Parts: sequence; structure tokens; C-alpha cells
Amino acid sequence: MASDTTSIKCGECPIRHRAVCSKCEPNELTSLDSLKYYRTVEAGQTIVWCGDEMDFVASIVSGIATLSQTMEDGRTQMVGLLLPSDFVGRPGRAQAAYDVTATTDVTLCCFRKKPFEELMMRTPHIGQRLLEMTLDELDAAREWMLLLGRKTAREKIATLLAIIIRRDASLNLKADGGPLEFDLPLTREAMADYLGLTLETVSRQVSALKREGVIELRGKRHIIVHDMDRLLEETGDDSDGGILT
Amino acid sequence: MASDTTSIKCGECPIRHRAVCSKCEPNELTSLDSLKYYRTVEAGQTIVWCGDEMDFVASIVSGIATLSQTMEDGRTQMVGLLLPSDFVGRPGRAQAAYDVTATTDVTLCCFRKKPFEELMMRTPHIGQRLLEMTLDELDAAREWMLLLGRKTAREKIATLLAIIIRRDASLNLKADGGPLEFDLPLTREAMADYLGLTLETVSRQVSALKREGVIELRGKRHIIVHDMDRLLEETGDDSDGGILT
DNA sequence: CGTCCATTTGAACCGGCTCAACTTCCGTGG
DNA sequence: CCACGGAAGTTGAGCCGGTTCAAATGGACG
Repeated sequence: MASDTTSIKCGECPIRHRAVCSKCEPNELTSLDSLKYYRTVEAGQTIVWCGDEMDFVASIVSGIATLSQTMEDGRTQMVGLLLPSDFVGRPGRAQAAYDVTATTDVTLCCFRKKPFEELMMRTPHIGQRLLEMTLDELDAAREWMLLLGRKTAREKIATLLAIIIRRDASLNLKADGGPLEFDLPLTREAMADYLGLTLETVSRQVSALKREGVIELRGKRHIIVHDMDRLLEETGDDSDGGILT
Repeated sequence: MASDTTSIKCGECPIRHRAVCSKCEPNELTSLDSLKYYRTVEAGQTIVWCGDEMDFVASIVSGIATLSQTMEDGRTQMVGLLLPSDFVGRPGRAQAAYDVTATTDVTLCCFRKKPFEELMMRTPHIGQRLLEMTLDELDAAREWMLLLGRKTAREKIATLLAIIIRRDASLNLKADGGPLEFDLPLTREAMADYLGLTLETVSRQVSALKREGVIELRGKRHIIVHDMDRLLEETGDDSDGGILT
């Protein structure tokens, strides 16, 4: 499972510079350090169910989780993808508003809600950072609304791939050397739930991109991009990702 | 146009208790008072264009505005509906990320960005309130993602009507007396852009609801709801709006 | 009364969904 | 080592909801 994180000090934390605590001074970190506890969740397990009483908030330390909503008849829509450093839970709210599910093994840095809220009152840096992060998430949600409301299946798939690539690039910073390649962190079904499609349509569009030589599949999940420009065109977004603007 | 608001004191402001300033102490209000200026925009006018340099932030005092994104080929998706007390702009960002358009005459309470950001640093209450508001908007955006990704045209229309009714109820608090009725603040096209549909589909679904006796139209924009329970069923959401839960 | 714009309605089309069969890839146990 | 079972993914065929294109209707305003 996840590596042993029981004794990591905040100062050495891998998400130290991006998470909700990133603006904190050393003394503020000490408070957090004494408050926090780690929790690991196996791939596929649900972290919280929508409607559950939630007595903690947390940062994702490693792994990937999803936020999703489900209607009575089973239709589900993913409404967020949580990556390392992302925040789970809402200060000032008792029940979870969404299902939170681990898609890979996940390690959480948790804080009991009450003490965290009190600390937040005394520590503006936390609230400031949380505001920034929330505004970023709001932007991401709105970009996703355009995708869900107006893009074609083809554009949706291309956009998702482009986003995953961009994220990988910004983390692994493996620059523009060889042919881009990466592993899909999501099953076809999860992709479908994210994109507002059926898994069959996802599969067909991925196959089509393969058939046309834009991408190549190695196994089910590993993707090699042969024609990045073409992929970006297929997203339907303007500009070339901001390079030529 | 909009009423003369040039000399309103913050203490007497109609959105005093809901806007970004709602947590402020009297002395903090004084600072805001000296910083603010009003601006009115006519119905149909664009307040800011996506990409524009934005040197101010603002609260909506009266009227309704929309946030929307447009693709090169003209497809547009509304990503937010701004009502009185809602906040426009993002502290710490230079360019507008969306088109902001007045759908009715709008009055804005503006602050130049720089001074506002400085005031925010000194006044945690503003940041705290902005965080609350942003979290609420994020929830609304995510609810909208479910609608865009998974709901049928019929459900989308019913949901939009239900939301407008709920909002009216919470503002006008006209309680559950006579038959619910209200004016649509949006054209069919704006509704379509909001719901990720075409205006023809919107029109057809509204007509269908009328034909089935769920609602009645008086003119193009005025709607009378004859069967609220039925309308709520048609939204596809679980529960009866939380009343019976 | 005529013009303009919002809205409605109709008819044909098509993208994505549904249902169903098949394939691949695993892990597990004989 | 292979057989088995199950989960994940692929592919096909037909259908249907929503779009597209086009024309008609209605309402507000000069």
C-alpha cells in the first residue's frame, strides 16, 4: 500500500508548497503538525459518502480521488478530480456534499474539523490559501461546464487527455523531449462519468484517435501521443495551449 | 435606468447582509465606503469581455448578469448567473476569465482592484466572506455539472424553473400562498446557453410543460406554476426539495 | 400599420445511447 | 502450467433525443 507516512514532519511533506498549508509560517506549521493524522485508503474504496457526517477535513498527500454525484436512478457525474495537495471537505459544513472515492491508493493528511476551524480563525494564511485553491477549483469547474454543455464526444476525450498530459508535465516536468506518454489514471467508466458520456462512447472515441494515428495504446491504460498538435486541435479550444498567443 | 445610488451609505445598502462586505465591522465599512464607486450598465450590455484587463472588482447591487464562455465557432455556455450580492472579479487576477453580461439593467458597487486587495490583507472578514461565497458558487457549479452532464432536456428545464422559483421565494419570501408565479429573467436563448441546449429545444420543452398543465404561460416570460410537485418530480432530483426529508 | 426580434412549430437528420456479444487481461486455484 | 472466472474494454446494430434548418407566429414599438 502507501508508504509509511505516520511520522512525516510538515516541513518535509511532499505537498508542503501547494496544499492548504503552503502559506504557513514555521510556527503555524507546528500547530498543524500537532493536529494532523494520516489515513490511507485503498484503490476503489469510498472515502466519504454523500450525506455522511464529516468530522474531518484533509489534504490529499498521494494518490487520486474523485468527487461525484449520483442520481436516484444511478446516473452519475463526476464533479471533481482530486490530486495530491487538493483539499477535501468544507470548513463550516457538517455533511459531505459528494461521494469521495479513491481511484488509486490514497494517503490523506487529516485534521478534525473543529480544531481545524479554530486554527483557521487564528491563522489567516490558511484561509487565504484555501480561498486561492477554491477559486482555482471554481475556474476548473467552469471550464468543465463548457465541456459538458457544448463539446462533442471527440472534443471531450481530447480535452481530457490534454488535461492529464498538462498535469503530468507540470508535476514530472519531463519537458518536451521524446514522444509524450502516460498512464490513464481512470477506468473507461470513470472517464465516462467525468465527461458526461457512456463508457462505450469513450471507448469508441479512444479507438478512433488510435485508428487515426493521433495516439497509440500500449495495454489498456498506457497512452503514447504521436501527434500532440492534432490532439490539441481536437479539443476544440482556441489557441495552441497558449504557446503562440 | 437604475435608481440613483451615488450616495448610498454601506450601512443602508440593500445587499449589506449578503455581499462580500457582510461580515465587516462598522469601521471596516467606513474604509469600504470611501473606496467604492457605483456603476450602472444597461440591459444587454457587456460588463467585461473575457481576456480584458480588469482593474476592478465589484458586487452586484441590483439586476442580473451572466458569466459565459464562448468557443471560436460560436458555441457558448453560461457558467454562472450573478444575482444581487454576488461578486464579480477575482482578487489576484489581472484579466477577466469570462464574459460578464447584464441581462437586466445592473448596478455595480465597484472597487479598484489594487486598493481592494490591500484592504483585504488588513481585513480578514472580507476574505472570510469571500471564501464562503466562493465555496457556495463552487457547490452551485458542481450541481450544474450534474445537470449538464446527465440530465435530459426535460429535467434541465424543470430544474431551471425550480431554481428560479426557490430563489424568488428566498428573496421575496412570498410564502406558499397562491399559485406560484414569476417572470423569467432570461430569454430562451440565454436559458439554452445556461442549460447546454438549443433554444428550439428549450421552447419545445416549455411548450410541453404547458400542454401537460404543469405550468401556464402569460405572455412569453411570465410563468404560473399549477403543479409544483409535478415540476419538482420532473427535475430528476431526489426528495421533495428537502421539505419532507 | 409595418418592422423587428423573440418565440414557436415542423420535418429531417445525426451523434451518442442502449443493448448485446465478444475479446483481453488478470489473478487464483487446481 | 493451464483452466477457470471475472472485471475491464471493445465492437456492432439499431434506436431515439436533441439538433439543424426552415418557416410561421406573435408582440412590442415607432
